[in-house]
Amino acid sequence: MDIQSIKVACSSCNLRELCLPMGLSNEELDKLDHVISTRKRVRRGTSLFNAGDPFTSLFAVRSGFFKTSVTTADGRDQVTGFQMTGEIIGMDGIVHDKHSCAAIALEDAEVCVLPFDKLESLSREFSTLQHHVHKIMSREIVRDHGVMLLLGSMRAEERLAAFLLNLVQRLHARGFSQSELILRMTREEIGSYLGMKLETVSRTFSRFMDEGIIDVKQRYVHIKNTDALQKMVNPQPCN
Amino acid sequence: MDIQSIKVACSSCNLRELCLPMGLSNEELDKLDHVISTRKRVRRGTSLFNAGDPFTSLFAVRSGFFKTSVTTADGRDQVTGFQMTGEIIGMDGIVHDKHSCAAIALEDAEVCVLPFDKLESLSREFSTLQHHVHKIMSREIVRDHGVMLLLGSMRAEERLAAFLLNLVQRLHARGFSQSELILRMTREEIGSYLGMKLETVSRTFSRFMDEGIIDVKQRYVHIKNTDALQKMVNPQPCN
DNA sequence: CCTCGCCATTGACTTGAGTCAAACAACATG
DNA sequence: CATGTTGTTTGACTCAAGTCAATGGCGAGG
Repeated sequence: MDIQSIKVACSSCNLRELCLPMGLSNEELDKLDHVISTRKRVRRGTSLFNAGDPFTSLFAVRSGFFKTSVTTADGRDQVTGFQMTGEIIGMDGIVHDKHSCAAIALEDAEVCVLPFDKLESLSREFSTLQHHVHKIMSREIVRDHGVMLLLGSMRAEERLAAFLLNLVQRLHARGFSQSELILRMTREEIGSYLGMKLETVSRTFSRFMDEGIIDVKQRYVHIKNTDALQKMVNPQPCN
Repeated sequence: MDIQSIKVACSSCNLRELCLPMGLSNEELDKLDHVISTRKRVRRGTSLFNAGDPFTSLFAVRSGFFKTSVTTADGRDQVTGFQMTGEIIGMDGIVHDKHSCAAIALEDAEVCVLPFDKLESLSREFSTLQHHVHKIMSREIVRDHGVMLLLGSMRAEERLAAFLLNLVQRLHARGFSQSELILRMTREEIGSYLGMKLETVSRTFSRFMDEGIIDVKQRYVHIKNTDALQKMVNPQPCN
């Protein structure tokens, strides 16, 4: 995990349609290039930041895959999200100038470092960027509400179905298959995210396989019947 | 529910230490007064906004008590939060220019209307306000992570203990008792928030009463042993 | 003051998911 | 290539919370 002084530029980044620069003008992009001065490599299994670390920057995932998790004093641990290419991590840190969760790379990863004070000052110049930052934070809030819905009112198989659909949809938006994926996280991490035990995750995968809805072999998943998953998440779609 | 054209001013509001103006200078407060032009009354049981409503403004609760909830297509419903005096509602609407949840008044309430475009332009002038808005959104994200932890890894009695402690702590910050409170929501709404059935909420209240930890009589709750509740939650410093 | 409707409580029973345990598969390391 | 470690699957059993059902209490409105 080391800071590289490579000059990096949003304007020439192939993720610009997915990431922070989405919808900005060329002029704004040029300015944004000055905000994002460094990238950082994060090796698999190591943390980008931990709970309690001072907050200085947001991070845009350039490659790799992260989990974020909160931990209680007695060691219980809840995965609050999985982040992939183009997604922004670290907004939990703004309120108290320190992070309240940890971000761990689930595979070797690279992030763009976005010093938050610079992002704020550029936001004061460009209302487009300002609004965009607000949208990113709002999206996180809406996403969290969705997870609360999942945790609060769905059963194990509905949660796992929703999880798979969400993952594959996000991967598809990044140019990957609509039906095949490699899980970057363990059964335990999936379970932590979905509020169930790893054995239940495993059993539910097996059940889906018995029902012919998916193929699973360890981390590899092939979704054979998207509709069946969809129906589980949304039993009676009333349109 | 009607819009009043009373001129309202943050600078003379007794909530300014709790609400949006927190920590702003007098000069900034004067400017903020121009953003907040109207108040709105919301009668008990009616909605401030519904899922799908166009987003134009954030709302600061001036008096009363709200719940926010998200609903699935098949009618399942998850309470995502309870908001009291000084708290800001509506940030879910920013990302798609429409609200993704509904905000319902649980008692007759009054909110200050904060047109978001005005808030954004004033934020571009005053970095203090800008940062403050970011903090409010970040706080919401951190709060949501706390709820995810609660829903994902706590048992019924721990959830209810955490809920009571959180409520009483917020009420205390508003000058109310540290040990007594009136619940503004039904058992079903508590259950929806905590991911449990209303019967389980009721039973858990009864159990706490049997154990001498609290007195409950309908909506009235007296916490007799805060430590016991605290121990149930198991030190969790997340807010 | 009565009464209707909503809310809350409690009991009996069921069940989905957790727990404990064993075996096995994948993978990194010496 | 052997070996320890970590992750996954599966089975047997338990239990916390859900479901169904009945009763009771409070408060709003005539």
